[in-house]
Amino acid sequence: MTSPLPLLDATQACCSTVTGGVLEVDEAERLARMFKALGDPTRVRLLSLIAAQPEREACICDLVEPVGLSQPTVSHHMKQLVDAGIVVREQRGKWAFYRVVDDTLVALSAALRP
Amino acid sequence: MTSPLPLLDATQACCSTVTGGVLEVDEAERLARMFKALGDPTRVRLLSLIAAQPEREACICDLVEPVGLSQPTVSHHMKQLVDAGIVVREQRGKWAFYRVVDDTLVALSAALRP
DNA sequence: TCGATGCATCGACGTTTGTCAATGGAACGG
DNA sequence: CCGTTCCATTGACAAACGTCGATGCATCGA
Repeated sequence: MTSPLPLLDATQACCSTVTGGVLEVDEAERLARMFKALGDPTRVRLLSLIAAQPEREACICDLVEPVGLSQPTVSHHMKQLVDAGIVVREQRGKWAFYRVVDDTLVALSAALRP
Repeated sequence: MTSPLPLLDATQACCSTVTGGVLEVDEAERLARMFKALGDPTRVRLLSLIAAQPEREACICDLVEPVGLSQPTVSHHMKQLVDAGIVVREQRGKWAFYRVVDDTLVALSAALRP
């Protein structure tokens, strides 16, 4: 079995903001898990690399050389991003393609707006 | 000596977005450091508690009981938030008051917008 | 001047994280 | 069917993190 459920789906990713009243513990945990996924420079860089790709998607092989880390490490980071719902993975033949989930970024962006 | 320089100031916190082209390593590190500060449920909760306070500011003594952790731990988390530029600290007599830096949240919010 | 109060720092601890080399497993090409 | 390619998983390890109790340092009130 792989990743658990995404932490965020379009049906509920709309409401609570960080500064808009005291957050419930559950909601704080949900937000923190996504921010934590963005809390590593390599992962931020990976996101920008994917988004900059011609079709806005990338396989691991596109990412290993630009970030300068080993292939297992890149795989590991991508899994973190998938688990946080920031990226989706699609297997196509030998390749695993990753794509940024814009809705998640929009929701996170909204949660930060004062 | 206390906290190093804030990671973000109004003069430069304007440009790069996560999905708007490949980020330089430095820029990725800067963003990641701020996201990491938001990557803990206690800190997210602390932020929302401060923002929900009457004057939108709080001292440690206002925060310890709501989050249910020890005073040193709360102090530790607040230092993380200060170092990330997400919160500012002001000493007034015996008390240390913390206030959310809206500009930082706005900048982070903008960095996430696709 | 002295006790009390609010907070930061220190030292310690168990856990989590980022990284790698080695290995395993699936899909393609000959 | 076999070698190759792409990727995930495993195991290991050092570093960073979250937490606490104990302690130190100001500041205030009596």
